[in-house]
Amino acid sequence: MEFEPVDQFQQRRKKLSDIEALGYAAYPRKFAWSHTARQIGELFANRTAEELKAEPVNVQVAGRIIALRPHGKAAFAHIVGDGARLQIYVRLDAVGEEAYKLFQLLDLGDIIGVSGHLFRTKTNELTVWVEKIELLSKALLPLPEKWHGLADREQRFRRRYVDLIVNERTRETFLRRAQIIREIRQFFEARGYMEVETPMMHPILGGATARPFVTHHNTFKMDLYLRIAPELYLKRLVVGGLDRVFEINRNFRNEGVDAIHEREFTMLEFYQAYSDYLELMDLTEELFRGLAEKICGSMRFKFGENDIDFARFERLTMREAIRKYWPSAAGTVPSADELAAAGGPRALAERYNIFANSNGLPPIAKVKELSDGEFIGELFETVAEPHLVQPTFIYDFPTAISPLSKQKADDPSLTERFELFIAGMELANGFSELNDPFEQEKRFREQVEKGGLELPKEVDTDYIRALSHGLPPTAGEGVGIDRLVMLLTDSHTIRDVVLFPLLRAEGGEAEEPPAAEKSGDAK
RNA sequence: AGGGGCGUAGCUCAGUGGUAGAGCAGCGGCCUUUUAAGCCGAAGGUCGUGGGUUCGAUCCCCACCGCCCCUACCA
Repeated sequence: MEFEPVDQFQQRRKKLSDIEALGYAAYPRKFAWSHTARQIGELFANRTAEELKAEPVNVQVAGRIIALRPHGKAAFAHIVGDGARLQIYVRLDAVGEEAYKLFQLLDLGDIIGVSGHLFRTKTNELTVWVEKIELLSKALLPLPEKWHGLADREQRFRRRYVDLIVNERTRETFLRRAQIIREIRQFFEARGYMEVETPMMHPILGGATARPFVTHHNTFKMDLYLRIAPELYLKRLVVGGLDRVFEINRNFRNEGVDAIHEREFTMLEFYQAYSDYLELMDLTEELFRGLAEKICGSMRFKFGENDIDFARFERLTMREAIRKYWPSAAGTVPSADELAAAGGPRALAERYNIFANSNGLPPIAKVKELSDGEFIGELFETVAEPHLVQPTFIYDFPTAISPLSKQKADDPSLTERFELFIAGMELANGFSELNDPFEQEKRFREQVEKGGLELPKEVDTDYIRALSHGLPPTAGEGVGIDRLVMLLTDSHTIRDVVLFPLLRAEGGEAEEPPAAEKSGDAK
């Protein structure tokens, strides 16, 4: 098989056979290296030219050629290993005629191994004086342009391997992603949490409100959903006495795609027995501050135009947030009583819609028939959410949109639930878990009755059975890892923090699914 | 899904109703401390795909494919 550009592909293949004709293996099996390119740069950064002369340092190092400056009978090149550039200097009189012939058959992109000693050039750059050189793997395809790299977003996603070779920023982003996940594991393990893995294929939809992907098991002749949330399984584990559990894994939601939604996304979920949502907010602040310090080196960091500051996490009830961000042009700020009164939220939504219509803004809930609690949620999303740039916990969510959360002791229309917003994105969602099996069954039945593509079609009776064995008072939370990585790497689309984001098949065509309603406290 | 934008050499990009250009990469030559190496020379294109208008389309029009942005939906 050959790939574009075919002329260069063929030229390089010819060079590879010429190299074999010189007696070198085309694809040798290993290379005994003494240092990575990065290690050389770090270990000998302060070694002077004189010191290197007086006390020679021999190295064996491998890497990909990313720059080549031949000068006839000598040449400079840069190789990259472990993400670091290292200059090498190859001279005919140092490597001998055979090896120099090999060198002249090398191209940008080839992976080579060299051995020699370190020296400093006229410009004082730490450089390997090559004594031996070998080809480790031939690049049959050329790299993108050395100055601009690979800029086309589509190509960067489809051919992430090339993006990673030529765009340092890409490499850095995914290194940070790995570091973030590592830190999260340490954070929870240090606090006595156990990491678990629960099913990705679910016979019954649950734990969130979203349209699922459906798959099929042949032997059991059984349709299965790719999970939309691990929540119900994790709480079963707390019933089973695993008092502190966490899972970092993928969820799948069959919905649209935009800058902050990827169809297959990574979520941290954690649960702790004998705790409530207030403790979770404190714990979340601790987690996020620690991550910012470790990843960005500071509790303040840049996200686009904004300076995000983790020094303070604001806390507002959902009703307070609506009042705080109510647009002055939409009439007097609603009172706490208005927001709490039966029919109040609907009246406010109508009032807002008059304002929205006369200002060309999208109205709230044009066609949907909503409850007061749902109207509160809509009002919040419309009026307040876009303003939440600095970290803000919004808490005390309406029960109507929180089917898995425990009600407040003094007001059953509200639940002990919060979401954390930063840079206009929802980053986390946590609550005191509903552990009353009768109340839970009632809410499940209401969901099933309500119907809709995003809601469960049947009650998860085994989950109710699990609750009937006794779930301790428990607090649980989900954190969107992709969005967290976006935040801490100053990335503005989720596809920049997912190695292989979902793209349409080249030349393919998709069919159209129907639309759906929403509601729920999906973590 | 709706609205807007984009698609030209391997890469980054110019460009025009008379079938196309630069830089880098590649090819040939010169060059033993360069670093976006340099100098000389030659080459490289179904201008996303398919229709239409036109004497003639890469350019204008329509459809389709893909990507990006905005809006609507899950986090």
